Amino acid sequence: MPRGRSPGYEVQRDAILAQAAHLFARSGYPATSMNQVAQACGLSKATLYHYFEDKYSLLVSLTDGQVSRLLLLVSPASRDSLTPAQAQQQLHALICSFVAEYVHAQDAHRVLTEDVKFLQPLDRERVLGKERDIVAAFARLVGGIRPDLDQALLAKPLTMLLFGMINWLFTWMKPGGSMSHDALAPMVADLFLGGLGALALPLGLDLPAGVLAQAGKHVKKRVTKPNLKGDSA
Amino acid sequence: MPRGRSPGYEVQRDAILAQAAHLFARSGYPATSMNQVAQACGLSKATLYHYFEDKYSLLVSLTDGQVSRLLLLVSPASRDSLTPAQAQQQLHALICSFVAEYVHAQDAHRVLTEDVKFLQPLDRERVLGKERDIVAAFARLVGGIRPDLDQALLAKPLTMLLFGMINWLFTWMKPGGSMSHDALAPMVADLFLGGLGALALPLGLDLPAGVLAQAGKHVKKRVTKPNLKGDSA
DNA sequence: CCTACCGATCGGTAGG
DNA sequence: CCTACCGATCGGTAGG
Repeated sequence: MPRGRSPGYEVQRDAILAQAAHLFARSGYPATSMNQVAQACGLSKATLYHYFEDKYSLLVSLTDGQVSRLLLLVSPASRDSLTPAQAQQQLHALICSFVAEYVHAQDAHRVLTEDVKFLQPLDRERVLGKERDIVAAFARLVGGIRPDLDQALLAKPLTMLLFGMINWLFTWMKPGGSMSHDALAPMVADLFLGGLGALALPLGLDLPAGVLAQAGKHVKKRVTKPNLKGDSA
Repeated sequence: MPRGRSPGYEVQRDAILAQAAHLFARSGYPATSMNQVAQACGLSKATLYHYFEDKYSLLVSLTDGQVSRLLLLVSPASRDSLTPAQAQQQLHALICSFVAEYVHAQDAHRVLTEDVKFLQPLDRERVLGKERDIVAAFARLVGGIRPDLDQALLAKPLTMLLFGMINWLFTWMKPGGSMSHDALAPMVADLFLGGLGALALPLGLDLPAGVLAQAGKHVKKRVTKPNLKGDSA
């Protein structure tokens, strides 16, 4: 079909999307002008409009592309029922692959989380539907790790807390900061899985503050590799 | 000084700020027009400009007001050194008070997190400075709970993960959803404190997935009040 | 003199 | 692929 098109057509489109993602991520979709996008790409505005029909199609391509890429990451995880240990292993791996994807497409991810509200209803519902599928896959693993938790009532909110940690990462992480990206993924996974394992039921009651985490500290003496440096408690 | 002003002047200003927060939260600062703000307030645009010098002063008042309110919440927590149990109790209370404040000022909080990028450098630095003070107060408590953690290297990133959970709450919680606001705060606190207690050192190594959380599950048998319903592991 | 407010319109700039 | 523009709307302000 794209016979008459330049072989660099898709390359140029991707380059424009990358520049648009960077500008949208920095200033938001409404505050970014097509003049800025064209200038960042080294193109005239008229040339830019040769590759994309309008400004809105940039937003659709960026958000739908990013959420579709994330959805591909969770597809292999949609397996049959798992043992808690298997679910835990899969969730750990999934967290790491998501963090890695965010590092790879930081700008597009920011556009996905912050500018989805500027999509028209039909486009927004399609994107949000894919997001729901992603959350459902995570929640299934969370429920698989703790089958005693009420799936709808607790696994889903817990999963959203996990997404909060992950999605918030790049609002405060500077590339080249003291925290390396590689160190963060296991930190998120260990914090969440540790907290998930330590959760007692029922939640929502006024448990005395500290009972859970205080108990959690005893764990360290039982870890197979007691590599704790010290404890002044 | 404001002798000649109407007694309702401050009331009207607050009403305008609330409407502006709602519109900014929904559509972002750049995409919200002063006409919309005026219409939402039931005022003419000229009257709106009587209460606020320009659109930008709305943004400054909203962001600075919200971050200042949050800073007030942590001020009492800036105490001398604490035992881990005391720090844990304070952090639990602080998480609950933050979630409650977010519920109370959901719109303003969204403006603070999403539109701070539209502040001019000086205003932005002032707001971000207050945010840094808030994070530092939280990180101090996190370090107080786990004095074995390297403060700068681990307590601060862990604190940012906590803020991720909290700040992300209202991107997915609908008012009137199945999850009550009151049930969420202890859920966040228990998940974080439980995970914090279960964390082993050193992080960043490729620990076998599951070791930490699996160990955390043992804790349940040691909790003073073993209110766990069941465990199929 | 002050405030509180109105209908109408300014100069510039956005997406296209 | 550019300059030159458009219809519409922006933030902000005039006189009264």
